[in-house]
Amino acid sequence: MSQALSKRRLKVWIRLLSVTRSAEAHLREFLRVHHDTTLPRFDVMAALYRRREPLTMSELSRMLLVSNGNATAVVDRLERDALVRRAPSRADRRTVHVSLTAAGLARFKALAEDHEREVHRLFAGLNTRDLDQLDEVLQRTKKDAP
Amino acid sequence: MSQALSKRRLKVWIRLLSVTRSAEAHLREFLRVHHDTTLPRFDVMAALYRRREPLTMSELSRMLLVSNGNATAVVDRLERDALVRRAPSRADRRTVHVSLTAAGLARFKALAEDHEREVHRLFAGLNTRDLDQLDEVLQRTKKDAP
DNA sequence: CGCAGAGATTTTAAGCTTGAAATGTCTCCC
DNA sequence: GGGAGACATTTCAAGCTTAAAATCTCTGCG
Repeated sequence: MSQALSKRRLKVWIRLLSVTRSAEAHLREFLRVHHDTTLPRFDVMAALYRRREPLTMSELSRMLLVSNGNATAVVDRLERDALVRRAPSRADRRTVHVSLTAAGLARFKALAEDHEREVHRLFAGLNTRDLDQLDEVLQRTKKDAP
Repeated sequence: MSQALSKRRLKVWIRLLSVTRSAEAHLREFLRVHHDTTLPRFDVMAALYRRREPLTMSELSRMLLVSNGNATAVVDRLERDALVRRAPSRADRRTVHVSLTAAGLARFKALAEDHEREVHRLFAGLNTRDLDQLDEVLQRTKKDAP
């Protein structure tokens, strides 16, 4: 009985993974073809955009669920392209404040709008009720996975 | 109205991504600590195990939703560790048959059992009804995303 | 004050991942 | 039979990702 439940959970996890990877692959391709950028770069810019305030590297990596070394690498490349800026903190010399440049902001706005439209299209099969259900179930997984 | 729906879909997509990434990170850590292996290696071995028949590189990359170059790299490393074997096809000299070695099979069995148990634990918050709902909704997304 | 331990960031080495180009093979049609 | 185009795989360069080690800074306690 619990053996069956365990198999069932495994199966649903595999499907969850598969759906997510397909959608990610689709969006990655979309960003590459239409905006010549990548998902990680988009994620960093989105995080910076949402706050409107500079973020530290630690905040960034915590928000994006990536390692701090990873955040460093992506921010390095965005900085090289002048889409993002690093500024030392006045209060704490250990930390650095990352923010979008004017160019980065402009670039992101167009990007975000298109991205949202594409997600809208990608999940066109889910109506409001489906979304509520999905959201509710997903939320529940979080409580037990610290 | 459709504007709100678009925002709602975006939000659920972000949550979907977040839940999946958390679970992936957890499982990656689990495999690393308890079995000194990685998720991509596990995925390849799992695909080979399920079929019990040798797979070609193309089949492998299609099943795992990764590029063919990627499959080559992971199989290279598994082969170097003697967990997997490449054999040229007799029928078609372009293709190669990949299969688990005896060592690979033994290794995988222990791995899979533990992995399933961990997934079981990870999604302990979801009962049968939740799983059915989730599965049903996820399945629906696939129909519209070719 | 001075220093121990905690925290923020970067560096490093290894592995993962991609898309595109290169190579070799097959199929099918003339 | 020969050649065009399709197909399977590998190679390549670049970027992503991680865990662990290194560096620098801060905080709090003795």
